[in-house]
Amino acid sequence: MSENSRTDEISLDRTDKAILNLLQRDNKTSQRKIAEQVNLSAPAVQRRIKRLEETGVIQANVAIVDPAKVGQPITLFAQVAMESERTDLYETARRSFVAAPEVQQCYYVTGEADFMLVISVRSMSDYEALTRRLFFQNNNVKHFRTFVAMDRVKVGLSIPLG
Amino acid sequence: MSENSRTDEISLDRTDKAILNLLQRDNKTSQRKIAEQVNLSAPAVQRRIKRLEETGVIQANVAIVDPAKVGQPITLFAQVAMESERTDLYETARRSFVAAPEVQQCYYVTGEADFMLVISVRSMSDYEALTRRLFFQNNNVKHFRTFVAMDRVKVGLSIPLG
DNA sequence: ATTGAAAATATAGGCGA
DNA sequence: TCGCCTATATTTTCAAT
Repeated sequence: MSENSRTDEISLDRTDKAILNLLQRDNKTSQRKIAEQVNLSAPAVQRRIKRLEETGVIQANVAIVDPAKVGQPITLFAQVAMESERTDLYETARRSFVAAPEVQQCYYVTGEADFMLVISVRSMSDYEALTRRLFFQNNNVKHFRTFVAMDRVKVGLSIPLG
Repeated sequence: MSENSRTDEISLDRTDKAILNLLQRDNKTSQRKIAEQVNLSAPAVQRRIKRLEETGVIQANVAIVDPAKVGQPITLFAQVAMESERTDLYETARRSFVAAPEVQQCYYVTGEADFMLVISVRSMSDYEALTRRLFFQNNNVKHFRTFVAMDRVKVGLSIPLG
């Protein structure tokens, strides 16, 4: 396999980490300003960012949308337990979760649950409709438990690098 | 209060939604290319993006870092139940969760738990240390339950806009 | 591997329709 | 509101150290 297989750790020096911390806050920061903050020239910063993107350390550059501002004020968690861990049944469920646009995040977990989902919807009736599609319609779902988020206290995907 | 108070919904037409869907995938897409895709001029696209940022529809522009590539391969959930819902005790806990850099996401939820946390760490022993700081050291934490993510099936903060 | 300058892109703002 | 045009800023490339 190549030298940067999908899961291998990339070594980062102090400067790389400083750059990543800045970009995780605001990736529109100009290379010139980043250069000032990390005591480097702009092209040097540019090369480092390019490397971070090519090696997959930076997975994506995205705009974060406020769900409440676009009419999707309800965030909730669904904890899903499956009947059987058979691979084909697991795959079917997994694919249905990935395909649902309301599902922002889906993790396969150990413990009392098998999947943990983070979901964003316009209304509780939309959520009910979604549970019918994803859970009740799948025989392999043993049970699920819902937690409604009353406050999105802290939301992000930042990885602290020190 | 002003015309764009913090939680009010902003009306978006079809074009705004198309732009947001593009930017949620890749906010480095140039205004020129966006303009082609939505059949508008680049300056028109620019004005719309500016409005979306000023009204807070676009909350932030960030780089997404792959946790495994930077040596933090472990993602987990902590479901936390509190003893008392007293405001001051809630605030203390809430602040400690927000302050912890390992805590990527923190939601205050209804149901059997009070808080749901998404956490990213280097190792299980780092997680153990974190639980001591956040949970065992806080008398108001009744109990907590951990779910280790074996697979980050789908991870993002995108809001589907149709 | 860094610098500094030049070329190519991209963004921001003014103006008339 | 848009599209066009122009000015500014930023990113990218390249020669030289």
